Amino acid sequence: MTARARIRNAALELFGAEGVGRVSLRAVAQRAGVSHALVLHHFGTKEGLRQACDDYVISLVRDAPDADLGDTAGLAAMLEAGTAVRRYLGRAFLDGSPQAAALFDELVAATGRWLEQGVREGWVQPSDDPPARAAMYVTYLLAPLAFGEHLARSQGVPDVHDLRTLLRFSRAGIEIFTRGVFADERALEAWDAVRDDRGSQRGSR
Amino acid sequence: MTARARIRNAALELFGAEGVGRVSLRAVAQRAGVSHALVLHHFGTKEGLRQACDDYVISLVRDAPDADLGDTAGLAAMLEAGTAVRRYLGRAFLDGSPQAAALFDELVAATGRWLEQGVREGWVQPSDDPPARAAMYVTYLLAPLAFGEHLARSQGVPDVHDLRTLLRFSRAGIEIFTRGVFADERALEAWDAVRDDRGSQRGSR
DNA sequence: CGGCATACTAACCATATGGTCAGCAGAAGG
DNA sequence: CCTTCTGCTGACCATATGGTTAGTATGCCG
Repeated sequence: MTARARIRNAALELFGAEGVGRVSLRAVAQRAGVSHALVLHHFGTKEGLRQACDDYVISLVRDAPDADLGDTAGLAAMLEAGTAVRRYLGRAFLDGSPQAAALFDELVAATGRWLEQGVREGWVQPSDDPPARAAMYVTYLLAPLAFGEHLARSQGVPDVHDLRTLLRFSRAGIEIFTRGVFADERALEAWDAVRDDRGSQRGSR
Repeated sequence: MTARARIRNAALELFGAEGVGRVSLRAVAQRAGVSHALVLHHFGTKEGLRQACDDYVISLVRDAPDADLGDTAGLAAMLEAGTAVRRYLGRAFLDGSPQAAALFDELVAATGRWLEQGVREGWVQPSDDPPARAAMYVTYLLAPLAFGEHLARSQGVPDVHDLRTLLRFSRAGIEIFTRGVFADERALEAWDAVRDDRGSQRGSR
């Protein structure tokens, strides 16, 4: 592997694990087995390195192979990526990097089309607010990026990356999306009551 | 407001917005209008300040008033909190601070009980894997903490904190939890097929 | 009043950091 | 063989950072 790529990967891991601010160029260099000057030589500046990481990670998702699952293949790729990439992605979304924002918007658009098609073909429930639903749906699918660690730990599973755990949680998610959580409409009705009540505080849950 | 509290709040805002690593004690001190030495005087060390922020923010959620909505009132409090607190919480979960982990586990436990009760009383769908579902449900509810910014922007809403936006998305979420997304069981069946197929890769979506 | 703790600051220190620079090894090509 | 270009390094620099210390103002209790 080229030194440049080694540096990028090292940065990816460290940035994902600790956050960009807490990782020094020297630490990256050491992990990559090069001098810290070489990092600058290749990426110009720390921000440049960060950008390169963003670009790389996001290209992984965007150029995901096999679109046979519809336009949401990128989402699948995202959730299958390695721990480092997942954590990095979570941070990228939280930090609001422009690339991450663009990716999110793309995902929402693609998912919106996909859901729309599903509605037409009858295998997706219609929605009272399709754009908002598409965005929420994407957010839900992305949520494990940010909370994966807690998900695993809360079930007493040591390794976040254990395949069985991943499968188990994805199954639970699909169950929610297929059968819903609530058995009647009372939550929706309660929400509408809140809204009609001059949209005071609590509209959540 | 006491200087100590001012410092804590300043730290909360800056840490939430930029990440702990990227914020210097001097920046915190300046925002609080004190010398940087006072920050150390009160909190001992930067890590101490971070801890104090964690404790404070999490106490906000844990000691949420009105448990009239059941044990999940803390979740509501979380989602209603100010931008700074929300962002800080998102980062706290991503960074895996012990406090955040404990809070997550509490939320999962409380939600699990709440769902269980709902199942008994008939207003919550039964699940094939209640613990996993509870964890996933909590994760979904928490997701806007990490992705709120993108949610808003993807809908062209400038201000993340606009009440109408918040209500709109929460409504979309409730809709998903009430009616589901999929109209038939094919997604679940597809998942089971993947699992039986020796649980190869893709079990998501 | 005197003594004492508490809140606070200015000045200082060692260190680590991002970034620069001059130069070296070695392959490419004439 | 000589040149040149690229990947790469060690040494260096200015700065900012977390942390310490000595000292000041202030309010409280006897």
